[in-house]
Amino acid sequence: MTQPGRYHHGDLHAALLREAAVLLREQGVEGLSLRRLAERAGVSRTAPYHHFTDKNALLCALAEDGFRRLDRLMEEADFRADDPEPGLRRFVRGYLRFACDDPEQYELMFGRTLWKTGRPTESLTRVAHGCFRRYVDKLQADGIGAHLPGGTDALRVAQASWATLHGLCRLLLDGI
Amino acid sequence: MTQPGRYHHGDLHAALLREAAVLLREQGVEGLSLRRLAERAGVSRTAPYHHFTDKNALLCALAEDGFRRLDRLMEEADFRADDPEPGLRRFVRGYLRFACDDPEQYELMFGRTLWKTGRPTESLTRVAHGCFRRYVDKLQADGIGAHLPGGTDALRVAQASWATLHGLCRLLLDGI
DNA sequence: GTGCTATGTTGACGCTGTCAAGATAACATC
DNA sequence: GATGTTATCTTGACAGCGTCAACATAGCAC
Repeated sequence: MTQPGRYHHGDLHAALLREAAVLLREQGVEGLSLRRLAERAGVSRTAPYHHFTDKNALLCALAEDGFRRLDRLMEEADFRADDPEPGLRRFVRGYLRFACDDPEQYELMFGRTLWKTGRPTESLTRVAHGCFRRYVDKLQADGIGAHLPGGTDALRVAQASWATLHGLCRLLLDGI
Repeated sequence: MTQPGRYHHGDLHAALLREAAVLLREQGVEGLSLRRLAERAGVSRTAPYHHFTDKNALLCALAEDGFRRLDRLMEEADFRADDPEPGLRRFVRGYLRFACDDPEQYELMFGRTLWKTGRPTESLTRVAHGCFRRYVDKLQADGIGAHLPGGTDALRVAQASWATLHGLCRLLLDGI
């Protein structure tokens, strides 16, 4: 891809994302600078701006990748109506593994940086919401409701359970 | 305090913390720079370094204040053995109010910035751990255990309940 | 008064994100 | 193949940041 003499990189977009993921994992958001990224890709400081409008945009893309992976994890989970517990167990374990495997990405996905301070890309919000929706649907379709007190809304169950899981992850990851 | 003609500020330490709290609330950690802080206090860029070794140290002090306030909130809570529910309700509501009142401070207190990327001050860790310990003690002393299945450890209850509360806050505050 | 210490100052360095203007390659069209 | 358009990459520049070093001033103890 990156032949040394070439003026055009070949696939800088992908290379940037790849390198960014590595840098994010190793050093966190703080250590992730566009300049360093460009340098690692063997390209000048401002080249990334032809592929991402902004640093914020790049971070959004990174988070988006994370949500896609999480979505795949969601897809694999199945909470069977007859006996949801093993499926749930697997899912929770998978979620925790996902979060602990790359804490910095998890932080990026759910942290304040993107959702409040920066502005999330439309694409990112779409993927993230889709991910949550899939979770809710999953719970509903697989008939979790049958195992809970009558009238319990699937949405509520999803919110509460995700919040718990999320809180656990945060406390764990942030080391408190 | 800050007379215009004076070479010495008078109480820069406190002034910095005060101004920092304002800036944090309004703009988040991203918008909080030592230089701007100094400027607002009517003092040169490097003056703050005589009161805080580091930007990290200042942030730690800020978070510490937060934990002290939270600790006071903890102190006021009482989960009476005979009927813990209203006390718990009040506490949860208080906690949520605390978090929502100043999301950026909450983020700082529990976020990754200080506990992982940066290094927490010894003083900060002491206060934070004290805060959590008080919560555990409170639960135990007020005999929450009596209302739960036998053999349930107060520590576990504290961990789980705090995680849930925390997760809820994060999802709420980060707007997901 | 003398000297020590706390506090505040200017200057400088390297890092950052980002814009503007110009250079080069790729590709489509004639 | 020549031409023009577009995508990509370049250098130069700017303001902002955290932080260090060196120096200036004030306050306080003796």
